[in-house]
Amino acid sequence: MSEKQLRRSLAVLPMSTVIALTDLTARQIRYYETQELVHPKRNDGNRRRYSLNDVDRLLEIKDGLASGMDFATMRKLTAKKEAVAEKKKVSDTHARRVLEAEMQQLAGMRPAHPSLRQHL
Amino acid sequence: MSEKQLRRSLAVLPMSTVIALTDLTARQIRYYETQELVHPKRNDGNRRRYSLNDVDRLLEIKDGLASGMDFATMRKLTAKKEAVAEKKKVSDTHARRVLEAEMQQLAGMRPAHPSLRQHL
DNA sequence: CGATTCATGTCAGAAGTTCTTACATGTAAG
DNA sequence: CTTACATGTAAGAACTTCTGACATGAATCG
Repeated sequence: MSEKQLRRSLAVLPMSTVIALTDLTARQIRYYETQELVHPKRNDGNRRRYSLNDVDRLLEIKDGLASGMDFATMRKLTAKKEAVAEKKKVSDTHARRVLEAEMQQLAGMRPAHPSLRQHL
Repeated sequence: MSEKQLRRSLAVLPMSTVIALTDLTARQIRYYETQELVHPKRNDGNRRRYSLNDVDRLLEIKDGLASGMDFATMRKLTAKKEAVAEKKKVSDTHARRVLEAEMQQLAGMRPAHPSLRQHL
């Protein structure tokens, strides 16, 4: 996984932030989860934590609903997207190895850690 | 400001996430704020919200402390970095205008929105 | 040495946020 | 009209964060 993709898939955002970024209500966001359209992580205290990818998906859901699509259809679209992403991931093995080697170098070159900038 | 910079400067992360990303304690993070080394935003309920840039800075502070630097010195370094960023920002007026238009779109101003993917 | 400063730990009480569950409701479909 | 869907709302519990205060080990200073 590229650093960029890693950054986008980190589950770091609380509900309130997601509400602010999507203009959806908490009720809607949780309902879409029961419909298997998003899968936020949980922290130790059982609070949901969303990634930027999740926010993205929520915006797509919002669009889909606005244009009359139903949840079953969107579930399929989402599944397809994830399949494509998975394929890409597999075919990216080489690039990933190179990148991971570079990251290890960065992590090991200094006694203290490199700035997050290079990774997130 | 590029979209990337915008993404990095969005104040979206709660304290618990910052603790997880930096391995600092809440006490340390708040103390560095009293030392004017980070300036998180606040949400409506007065809770701190950090950006990725803030997380970055906190990691730099951690490095600095580990290598014996004092807060006064780090404040100066930070100030210099911000000055450089500001200069860049000013020269980026056009890109900024375009981006701000996109942000307004994201904020829900219009009927059809682009995926967040393109912006964050 | 004793006093002071620094960076951090810890605790307490208040306030904000999120969780789950349950019931309510408007609209579209049958 | 009845059902299903998508969302609103409320309540109580639990989690998280806030500020302020006091404690402490290490370093520095007089």
